[in-house]
Amino acid sequence: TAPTDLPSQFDPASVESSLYKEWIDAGLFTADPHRSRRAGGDHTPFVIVMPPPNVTAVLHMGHGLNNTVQDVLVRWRRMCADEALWLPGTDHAGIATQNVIEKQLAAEGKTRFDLGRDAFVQRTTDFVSETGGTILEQLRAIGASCDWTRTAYTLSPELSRAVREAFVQLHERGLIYRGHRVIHWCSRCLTSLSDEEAEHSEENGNLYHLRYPLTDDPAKSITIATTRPETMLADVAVAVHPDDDRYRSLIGKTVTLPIANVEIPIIADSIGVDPEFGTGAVKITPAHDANDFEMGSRHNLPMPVVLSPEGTMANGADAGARVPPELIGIDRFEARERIVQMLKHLGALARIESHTHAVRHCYRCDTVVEPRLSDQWFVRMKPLAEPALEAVRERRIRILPERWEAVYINWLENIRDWNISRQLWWGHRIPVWYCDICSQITVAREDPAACPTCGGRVRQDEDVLDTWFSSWLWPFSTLGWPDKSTKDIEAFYPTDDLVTAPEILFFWVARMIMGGFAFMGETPFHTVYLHGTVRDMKHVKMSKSLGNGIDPLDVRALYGTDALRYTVIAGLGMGADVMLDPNDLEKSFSPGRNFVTKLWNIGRFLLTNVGTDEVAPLRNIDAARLKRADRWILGSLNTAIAECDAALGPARPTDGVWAPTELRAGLRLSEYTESARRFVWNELADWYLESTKGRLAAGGDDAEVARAVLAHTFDAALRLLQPIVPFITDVLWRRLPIADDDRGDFIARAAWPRQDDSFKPEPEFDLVREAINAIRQLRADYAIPPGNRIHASLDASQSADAARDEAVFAEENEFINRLARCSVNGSVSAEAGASILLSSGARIVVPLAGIIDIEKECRKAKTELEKLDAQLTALNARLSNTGFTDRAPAHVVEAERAKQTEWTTRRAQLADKVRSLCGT
RNA sequence: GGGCGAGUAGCUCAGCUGGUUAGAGCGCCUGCCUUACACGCAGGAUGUCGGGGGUUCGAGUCCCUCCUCGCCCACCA
Repeated sequence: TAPTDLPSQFDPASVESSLYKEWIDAGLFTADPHRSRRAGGDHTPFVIVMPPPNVTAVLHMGHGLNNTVQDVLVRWRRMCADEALWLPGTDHAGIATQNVIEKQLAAEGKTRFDLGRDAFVQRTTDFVSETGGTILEQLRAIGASCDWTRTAYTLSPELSRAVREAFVQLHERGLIYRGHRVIHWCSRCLTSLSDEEAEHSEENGNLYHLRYPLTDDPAKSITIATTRPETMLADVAVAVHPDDDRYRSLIGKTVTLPIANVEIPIIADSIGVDPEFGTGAVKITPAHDANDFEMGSRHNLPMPVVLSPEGTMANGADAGARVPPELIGIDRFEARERIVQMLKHLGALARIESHTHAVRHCYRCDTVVEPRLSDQWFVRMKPLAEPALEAVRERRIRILPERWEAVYINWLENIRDWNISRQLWWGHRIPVWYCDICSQITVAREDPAACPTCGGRVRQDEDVLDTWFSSWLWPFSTLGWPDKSTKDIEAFYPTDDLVTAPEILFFWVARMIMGGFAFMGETPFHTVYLHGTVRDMKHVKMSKSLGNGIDPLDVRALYGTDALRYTVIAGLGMGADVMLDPNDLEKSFSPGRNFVTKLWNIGRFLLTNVGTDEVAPLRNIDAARLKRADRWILGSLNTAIAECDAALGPARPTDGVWAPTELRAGLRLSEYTESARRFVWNELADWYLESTKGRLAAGGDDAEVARAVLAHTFDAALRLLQPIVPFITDVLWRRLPIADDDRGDFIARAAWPRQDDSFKPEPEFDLVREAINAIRQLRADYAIPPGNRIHASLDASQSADAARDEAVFAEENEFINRLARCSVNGSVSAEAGASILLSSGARIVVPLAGIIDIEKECRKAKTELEKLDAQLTALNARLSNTGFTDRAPAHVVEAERAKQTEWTTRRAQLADKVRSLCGT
């Protein structure tokens, strides 16, 4: 056999970059719309749009996991002859990116206002164009098979056009409106936030009980409870429940608001007041509380503002002089303390009670958000939610794991309007213009030069759109929408799978579905796969700020990309989080590293032994020439293929609707990985490779057969593994000397293995494995040194098929001898020794007089017999129970009966063995 | 406050519609540098499947309950 030049160690660093470049140069990942069935081609399209990472992001394990999952799916479908498109891109990430630049400015002692809007946007643009490609480069480094010719960016001119089109369309359809209401305000980012961007967290705070004296009888007062006493300066009423006997007589009277010294009424409101909570009387602060805003609107109350955008006390709109001079400009939290002190001095503080309640924080900077009255643009969501709900209910979209479907439905059923305007500078400017003269509002696709009504000067709205307003168009804006006639739209929309983390189910996934229906009239994808989160050993989510992160590029440098990918995919149960130890990369990534090394060594052995002479494709080998081991490994391969297919599942629903039986099928990546691993390691390497050693050494015709089966089996195994470990499989696959014109040039687009029904499980080889295992166990039990060969004999007299067993063991003697260092031949010796019972009924007698401890063997046999007896008793009881035989499925009963027969025979033999060993 | 999920070997988890003697990886113990692989090979130990009750011929799997974690949602000031 010809030696190969494969180094003894796989060195990922030396091959990964050049392989990746080869793939790109060959255009392996570039999708061709003309080949899509939808556009007249003959390939089914398979499309995944990448959740665009923030343009300023650097790769972390979360990206690593998310993108590896997508890559595995895309590579799998590409091999299944789909026209596969994985569309990459980045998100301009409004607040997040603006914050990055603001931090830079802060370091220079400046704010964005020092620069001015244009200079700030320019600076951000420059920053993004310098550093923005980093994450995409890093994705290349971990082997992502994206179509980089289609790389998109949410703030590109093309996608900006889509954003503007979407805004204008929704406005034309009456689904966008300007609202004057209480929204969540981040006083650090100086912008409004959507409900989703204002995250809840439970906090320990106080419930302050304040006494407001009655105007006409200051000796009497009404006590209200509040968690935010500083807002009391903006109170316009005190509300009580109309049925509350404690306060009924006070309704209609007025109280004098302390500090502010304004007279406000006591009103009755049955919706907004819970008589059970606090004192049953509630202060009404319409400008600084959403609930109070509702009540204020119901009762036509004024809405004074006492907080500045920066979160300091100020006399805003309608506030007159409610905030006393000494408080103006004071931060809200300090003002809270001061006001409490002032109220205390005035005798208006009844008591303070500790109270845990939910406080909302900005999802970007964690500042406590303030409910604040302001003018914002909103999208009316109810009409958009309907088709998005229907699609899931009708199984045109599935969400995996299943439990998230309920969460999705619940959110959409209770959806509230979406605040889409942000008081930021980085983003898509709202396409609304105001006329200075006639106050006409213009919403337009193209910037108007003048007011279309009066020709007056127009000013564009200062605000930008929520980042997610561009994200929700991603599945089609990236394909060329609003130009509906593009080949890409025709060929690739709708897409197939959307792979992301559950955290952005509402932010992004649900809105994309709504957007798909709103603008394309069709669902954007049929499967949402929500994978778990990467956590450390304490189950804390990995993050750079917590310092418990793992840099995927570190892992790549240490163990290679394949090891990284294998580890995360193998550990990814459906919906389960992935636990990795940032303090012990060795331990965390050993599964991947070990597997890659094993695969490499399998390849080295196999390629060396197969040699470089061309091997005939398996289909050219006459089945009659195949040996027992050949048939066994080919049967095992079929099983492995079937398992991988079942684990990966149907790629898409038939006719656009998921059949109930397929609704939860597939996307079980850890099972897929395990099936492939088990095949190459525990079957191909542990057994088949060993079985060929003698045959290859012997040469001749049979060696040719072995070479062909080795090459074929390894070829298929590499293909099964390519989606997970694309680099090493490529290196090994291209060296297989298979003479087959259909094989293709790159494994990445070689055909996915198909089952060959002519190969079935091979029980004869299993019998041999059984014998080898038993002998190995015996050797270990008696600590027989490896160099010490033993000789055993076969007694097939009790076998179900004696002739077959004798033939099998005669033929496989050399193999057994090699693996178990024990020959099995000759007739039964009279010598005392250990007797191994095989499932066929035959036994192997190992005559090791003087070594075998008869008493020990006797005890072992007795224990075995007892165990078998117990099991057999239970089995017999089950089978004589009519409840079981009548009700259990036929195949179960049948299997139990077969087992009964087998066990009974075995029991009899075992009893014999015990008698001969123990002499009773 | 509402909803959901998890608790299976020392650790991380499989175990899909109830049906052979509950599995894998890592770790651990014993023996091996057997010319593909010590990142390996061979053998081994460890589980009253969170507690309790129930349904069933049969429960890790279904129901109830309790305990312990975790997640999502929420305008009780």
